[in-house]
Amino acid sequence: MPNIKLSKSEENYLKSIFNLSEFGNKQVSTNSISKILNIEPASVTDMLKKLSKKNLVYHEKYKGSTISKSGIKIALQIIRRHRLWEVFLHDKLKFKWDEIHEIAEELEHVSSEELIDNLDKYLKYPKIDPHGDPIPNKLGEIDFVDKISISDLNINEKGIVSRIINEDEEFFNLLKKLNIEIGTEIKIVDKIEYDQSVEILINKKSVIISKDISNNIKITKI
Amino acid sequence: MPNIKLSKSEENYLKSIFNLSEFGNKQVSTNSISKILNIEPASVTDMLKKLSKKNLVYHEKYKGSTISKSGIKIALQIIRRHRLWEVFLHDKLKFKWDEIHEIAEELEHVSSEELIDNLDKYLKYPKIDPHGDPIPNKLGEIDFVDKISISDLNINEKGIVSRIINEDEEFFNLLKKLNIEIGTEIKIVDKIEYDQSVEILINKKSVIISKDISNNIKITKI
DNA sequence: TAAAGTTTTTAGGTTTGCCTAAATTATTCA
DNA sequence: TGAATAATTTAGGCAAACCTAAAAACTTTA
Ligand SMILES: [Mn+2]
Ligand SMILES: [Mn+2]
Ligand SMILES: [Mn+2]
Ligand SMILES: [Mn+2]
Repeated sequence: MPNIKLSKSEENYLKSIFNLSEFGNKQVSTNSISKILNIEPASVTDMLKKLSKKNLVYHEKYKGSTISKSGIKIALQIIRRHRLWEVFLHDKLKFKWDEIHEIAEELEHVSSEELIDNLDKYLKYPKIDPHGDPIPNKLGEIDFVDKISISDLNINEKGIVSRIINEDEEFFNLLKKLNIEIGTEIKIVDKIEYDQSVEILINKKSVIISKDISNNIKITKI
Repeated sequence: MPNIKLSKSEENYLKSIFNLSEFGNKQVSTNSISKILNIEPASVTDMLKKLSKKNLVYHEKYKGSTISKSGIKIALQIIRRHRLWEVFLHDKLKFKWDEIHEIAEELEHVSSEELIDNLDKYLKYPKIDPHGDPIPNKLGEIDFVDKISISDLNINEKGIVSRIINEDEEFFNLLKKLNIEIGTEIKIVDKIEYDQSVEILINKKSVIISKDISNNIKITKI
């Protein structure tokens, strides 16, 4: 199977399907892809057929889609490119950690293997990107450290923010407002049963964050 | 006039039209654009109409096209991006000078002004790219040093290769075969009246190069 | 200066990637 | 379990950026 050049669209679909599939293990619904990519479900169906014909996903009508082995391989390549560019933008070009995702979203589609390998070498083979996400190596192997979320800590326990899952702009804005970034120390003050929101202490200020928010912030326990 | 985002195609057309126009001074024929971009003349006409409607070129039916002030401004921006990326690829990622053009052709279309300005700063505001071409600054100003060509030297005069105009792969291959690169010292042995080809000495070996080849190699007299 | 040749445009298609509206299938829940 | 609701697909369209073939306009040349 010679490496057929994929379009930017196809690459974005594959990456999203992979991300939704939890490392290729889960079936992915048409609607979930639609929501993530902001593309109407009807169009997603079109593309699923196309990717299906290329054996990058398996698509069962009205059921859902699974990403294939070769689909995963390609998705990991794109993720590798994205995260390496993020490291470059952050470490070398001195962009803030919340400004890099959008630009990397474009750079990731420049597909020269040599380019990425030289970039990797130049950056000294980084293992994680500025959001704490692991970077796949040339072979697609990835350090799969499943960090715990804020909500996994108990009251009075402390942690260091080590990974931000959601990279949408609104989420970044929220984190900024909360004074949360990679490296920030937090302490659990209270866990609210009712809706599983959590009261946490950041720089001596206490705030309550929803379950959804806390799930998107991974930490290292200290 | 707010900066409207142009497509990759539109950007490539503008850059080519600008390059053919000799800094916006000459009218450009539909056929010449067609040849450079490898796109059929009929399609070129389509795009010329489109760019015309956006006031980036003036298109006179059956006559030719002229690039507008704002067209030039955009073209210079794209050229700036292209050449800065070439510097990055060559100086930082250690690509050979004949491997960078193609990759820069992709990178130049990632349009974030901040990205380019930060890259410029990171590279310490380089004035020329690895082929000896001047790099426009943020404002589109460009050091316009019109170097002399090999054919401008007289017999027995010497020069240092300082700029390669043609960046096609075949031309690079030819230069490699001739052992010519930026910095190579050459000496004129003879100038052939018949077809204006030139006999030159490179590393003690003498070769005859055609007028077309010598025109594409700019030098600094020594 | 008119015929021949060249350049450019027009007309009519195609592919990609998207959309809306309507039809179909699956799921929920009363 | 059957009716309402939700998810998904099909059908039909559209814009961008190409193409080929044919027509029209310019240029050369005899
Ligand atoms: Mn990112
Ligand atoms: Mn992307
Ligand atoms: Mn170049
Ligand atoms: Mn280009």
